[in-house]
Amino acid sequence: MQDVADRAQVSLKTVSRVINGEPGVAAATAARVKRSIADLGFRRNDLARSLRQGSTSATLGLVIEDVANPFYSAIAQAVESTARERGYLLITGSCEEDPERERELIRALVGRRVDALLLVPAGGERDHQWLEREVLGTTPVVFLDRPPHRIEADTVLLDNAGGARMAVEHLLASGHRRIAYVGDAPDLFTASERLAGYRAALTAAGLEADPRLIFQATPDGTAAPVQALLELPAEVRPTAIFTGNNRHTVGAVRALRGREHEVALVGFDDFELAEVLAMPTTVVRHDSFRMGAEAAGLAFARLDGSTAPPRRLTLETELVARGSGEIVPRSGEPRR
Amino acid sequence: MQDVADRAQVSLKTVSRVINGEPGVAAATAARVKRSIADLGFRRNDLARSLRQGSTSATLGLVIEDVANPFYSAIAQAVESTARERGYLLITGSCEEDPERERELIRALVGRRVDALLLVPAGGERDHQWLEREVLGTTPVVFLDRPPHRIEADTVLLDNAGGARMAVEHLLASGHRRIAYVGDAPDLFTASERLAGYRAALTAAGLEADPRLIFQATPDGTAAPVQALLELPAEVRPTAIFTGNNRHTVGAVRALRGREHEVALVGFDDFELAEVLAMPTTVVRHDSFRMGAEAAGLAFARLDGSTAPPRRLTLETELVARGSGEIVPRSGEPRR
DNA sequence: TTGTAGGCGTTATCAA
DNA sequence: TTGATAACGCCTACAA
Repeated sequence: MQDVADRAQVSLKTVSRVINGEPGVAAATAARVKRSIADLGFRRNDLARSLRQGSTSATLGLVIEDVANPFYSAIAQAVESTARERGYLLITGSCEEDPERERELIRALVGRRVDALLLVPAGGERDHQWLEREVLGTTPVVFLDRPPHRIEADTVLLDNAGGARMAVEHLLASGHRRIAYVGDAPDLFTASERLAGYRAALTAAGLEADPRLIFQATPDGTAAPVQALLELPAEVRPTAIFTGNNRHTVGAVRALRGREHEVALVGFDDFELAEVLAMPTTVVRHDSFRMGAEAAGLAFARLDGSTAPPRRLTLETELVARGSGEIVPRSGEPRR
Repeated sequence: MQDVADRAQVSLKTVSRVINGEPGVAAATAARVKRSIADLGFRRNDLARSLRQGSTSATLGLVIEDVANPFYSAIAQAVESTARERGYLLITGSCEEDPERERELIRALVGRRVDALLLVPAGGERDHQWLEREVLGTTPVVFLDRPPHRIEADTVLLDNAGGARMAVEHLLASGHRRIAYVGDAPDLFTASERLAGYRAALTAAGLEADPRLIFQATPDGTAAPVQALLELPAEVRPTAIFTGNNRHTVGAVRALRGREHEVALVGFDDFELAEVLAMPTTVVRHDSFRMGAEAAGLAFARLDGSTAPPRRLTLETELVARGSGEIVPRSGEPRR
């Protein structure tokens, strides 16, 4: 900046004024400075700028599991889009359910002084108090999709239990009594909530959950459980399957290929092309874009100075019937 | 940092030494400092650090069209993953084919002193010389998916023309003679290359491209052209369609729902569930993850000091036959 | 309308 | 083994 000033024969401060469009610079001077800036290819250093006290880095940090999962990329898109409206940039990191990686990421983000942190906490983490120490009330934190443990913070969740319950009730209404569950391990908040919703629906219908019909797998290991379910003896075999998230649903759709009519399927999370599959897939839909937008909104509310107690938003879900969830159980004798 | 120093009764510099693991600090002193850091919840400010060192912000900038498009999110994932190995973070921005937005983003990124810029340039831009001025040889720039205009820079592309040609040749080999093209407007590099490949294949087979069978639409406007193609009089109606990218293919699949057998379909870009659709979709596949990884590699090579002339990588494509591309044209009389 | 002084949080340099 | 001091590039406050 000093070089620019020298070249334009003004002081450094005048250059600063021109760059930031501050008033009180003679047109002629400003023009000289501008030419000088152009000649030298000068760019203001926003890092240095944000170093000044009270100044912001105009950057948000987002930690998710995996950008390549449509659920998370929708969130990233929404957060970025909201951030953009305020002139903020977004640093996104994927931690792939690795708490170690998550901690590293947060450290790096905080080190770079992001103005707020949006977080889908890695599964299995049962204590986020370290975060409190890490961030120490200096950086607003918003939790997405999964709530914090042992600390208070703004949170945006889905109605997981309600959505799951709706799915299972839908199947029960068609006459299904043997309904399987295939989802993530229950150390994931969403998974345990959805499993709870599944159980609640069964209980409310006077049924008991059959442990042989409950599978908790990693998202890339959906095929085996689904195969296993189809191979069960007729009197045990499920007539319907409820899958706990988009990865599991996609896995089930693959595993069921060619046998789509043998068993009803309802999945949590909508996914692209669900409606044009050989058997269009019935899903519990929600608005993941909105989840990101709301979370960003909460973050900006804090940045705008809100000191209200932490808020918890829960987004509703909706059942979208497309066919796979409306298959009725085979009537008559169980086949043998 | 001064607070930490006071509390540990050492100088600021000693705190700095401890934080950075520099040698020459007595174990006892270091312990005192560490406790002090923990007590105060001190975090080094990496912005200030990179300001002083004048060196690196350990951050990469990535500008794509849309994180929610699987093609780009795969790239983002790959870039982030490569960056992580080197301890770099990634700022990602979507510009949605808006050159204005692209310019803003780049400005913001450069202002924050990202160490390198990875860029999928917005369509229609025919001159990237402004970039040269903007970045002025200070920041390595790598182009992805689309080449730069009027400047030289490292670039990673797909074999667009080759892939398109392969697709059309595949259809020709099944006996198709009336093959339609539905893709983006040709101001997009990839679109014009793929259209060129389409034409080349026809020409090589001694056929002439029929302008009535060529549609250039926005990615969310695929339905209408596909409908229109199906409504053409029998003697003009195509027996096969080639779609120019994943969005168009998905659009075509939707539009063809229930009529999948009437026309063959090959799409550029693979997409999830293509293999389990009512009519499994034949595609030209490539490795978008690798594209991101290679681009990040080029960027880091520059950061490591490479002054080699700009490199241009072209990634190969591959035809994946799944069914939709193997439909043969109706034999006998054109129906009426 | 323009300029000077000081400081943001860090590290490099050199001295103690 | 430790510390004082001067940058890094910018902006705020105050003066001229």
